Amino acid sequence: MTRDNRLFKAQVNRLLTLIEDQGEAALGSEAGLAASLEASRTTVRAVLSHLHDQGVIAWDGRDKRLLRAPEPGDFFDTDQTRSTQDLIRDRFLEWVLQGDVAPGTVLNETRLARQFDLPLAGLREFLIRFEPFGLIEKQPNRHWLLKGFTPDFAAEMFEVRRLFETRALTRLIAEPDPALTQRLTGLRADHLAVTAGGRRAALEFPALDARFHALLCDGARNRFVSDFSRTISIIVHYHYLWTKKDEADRNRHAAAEHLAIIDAILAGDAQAAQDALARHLDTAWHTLSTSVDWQARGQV
Amino acid sequence: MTRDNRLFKAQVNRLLTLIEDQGEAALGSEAGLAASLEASRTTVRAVLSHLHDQGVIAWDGRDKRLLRAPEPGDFFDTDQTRSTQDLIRDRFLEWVLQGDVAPGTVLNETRLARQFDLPLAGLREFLIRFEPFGLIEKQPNRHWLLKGFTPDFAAEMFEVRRLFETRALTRLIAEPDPALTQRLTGLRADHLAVTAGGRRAALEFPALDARFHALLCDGARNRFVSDFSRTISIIVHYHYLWTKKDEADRNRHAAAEHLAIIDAILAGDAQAAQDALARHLDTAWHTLSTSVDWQARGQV
DNA sequence: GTTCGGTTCTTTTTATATAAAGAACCATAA
DNA sequence: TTATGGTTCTTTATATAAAAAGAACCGAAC
Repeated sequence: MTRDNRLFKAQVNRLLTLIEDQGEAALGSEAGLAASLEASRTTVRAVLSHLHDQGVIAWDGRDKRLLRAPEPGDFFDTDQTRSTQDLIRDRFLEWVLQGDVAPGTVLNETRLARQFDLPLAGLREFLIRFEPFGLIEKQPNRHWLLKGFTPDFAAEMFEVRRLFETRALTRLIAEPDPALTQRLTGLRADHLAVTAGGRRAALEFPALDARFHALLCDGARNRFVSDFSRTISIIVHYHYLWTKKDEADRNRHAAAEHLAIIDAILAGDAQAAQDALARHLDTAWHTLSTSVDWQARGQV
Repeated sequence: MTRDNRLFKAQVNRLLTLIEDQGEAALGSEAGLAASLEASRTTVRAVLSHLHDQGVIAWDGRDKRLLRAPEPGDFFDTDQTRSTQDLIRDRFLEWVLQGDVAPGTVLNETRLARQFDLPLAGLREFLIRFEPFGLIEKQPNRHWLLKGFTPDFAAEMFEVRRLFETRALTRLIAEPDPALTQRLTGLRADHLAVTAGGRRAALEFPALDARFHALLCDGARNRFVSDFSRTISIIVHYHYLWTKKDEADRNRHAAAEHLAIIDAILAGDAQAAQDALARHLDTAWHTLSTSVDWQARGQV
């Protein structure tokens, strides 16, 4: 096979879920299904044909009927339905950020593709897209080089974060946006749940952290700021893999700092919000830099 | 042929130039040539072999002799020696930023590659690398979309520029770097030449402008800031293609503003430098935004 | 006359093959 | 013993082919 049908498999799963939820009502027109599944009619028809062959539905032109309820065996495995780019990003970042790979390592495209068992072309695409993040560098006609998550890199990344988030906060308060305020209210509730909850709740913090900073950056209403926030959230997300020490405590503390910022924003108090943000960024930087120092020592 | 030998051709030209400059002295050991030409020995040997076949040199093992002076016909055409990425960038940006292409246009990879007469794989690489600049967007499984240089895009880009350059200037003055100061002194002299010179000198300003802002951003000593400056300089550079109106006057004025900033930096006067920078960015934004408005009107 | 589905055509994604460029090995000359 | 060059092997860059996914056309059903 020259191209894998991940989208097809993903849509099979989505349609089966729709059927589980709504029964036969899920089987509308082909165009309608294409719209709700967010794929082309061609793919939808392939899905319908597949489910027909599997005996889940009867399909003859406009006539679509449900023959039996979907069974677990009808679904494709999650690994087969995620996009290649997603899979590559996950496997690559996990591989790099776990810290087994020393800075200066030469990356061989073919070998990496084999190692991750993912298409070479997709891997190249990922590497190219990932290069501006600064972790890797392409040597034309030669190879890719892993530059590593050095203390300098972390410091520079964080400096930009501080610049962007400070600016975003200013605008968020000066020119409030109803949609953002609503998102912020929802986020506030989720934060309260984490600070009030026990150890388990505190461990859900990383996702919340990413959402908080993304929202803050969106406040700048600037695509470059939002894009950067996505970059940094990837790095920070994988960074959480390293430092499990005092994790629950640290997360509860950070959640409290987030809440202080959120409350100040909702109250429209610019000064208090900026102060709270500055405090939070100091804490976050401290957490990150101590971990990076440890990381750098481990690698040298 | 499955891969073009641009590097080989480029090195043929480089070696011929070396021979023109230094005569037979240019023909050192293979390893030495590889070092000075910045390519592998394999490529150097291919070059030597080629020049041997062309009768320019005699080559037998360690024995290398110059037979005749290089002639214009020995050189390869410049278009054949530039890297594909360079060529693609130039042709694509020229095509897009000339303004013939309306925002919302669907970009077809194959057609573009044919249109530019450049490899498809290289074009894809360029598009992927160029996407974060915000001008184009990939619709997975579908196509690329040209989003266009809209007023919003320009405004957001400029906001980040202001943020970064202000920050860079602060650091440049607070923690002076001898290397940067030296570059700044050289730049000052070049600016003086432009402001003193006539129309012709003023037209050399774009390159100077790029150098000035790149130096300023380097002052932040932050790879993200420096990278962004490269992005913006590409956009601004091609932007100069549009607005020829009052060009010489405008350039002289901008050069004078640069000089005010440079002098304030060299004097270590942070406040004056920031004020001058703010003024210059206002001017630059005014120039850019009026041109973008014109551009947007022309496209709607 | 609008919606729907059968069909065909186009475009992206991926695998494979091949030439260019790089890297390393090793014998030989200085 | 070291620098140099002949040789071989590896890896990247590109072309080509084929399958998946998208887009469009058009007649039939409502």
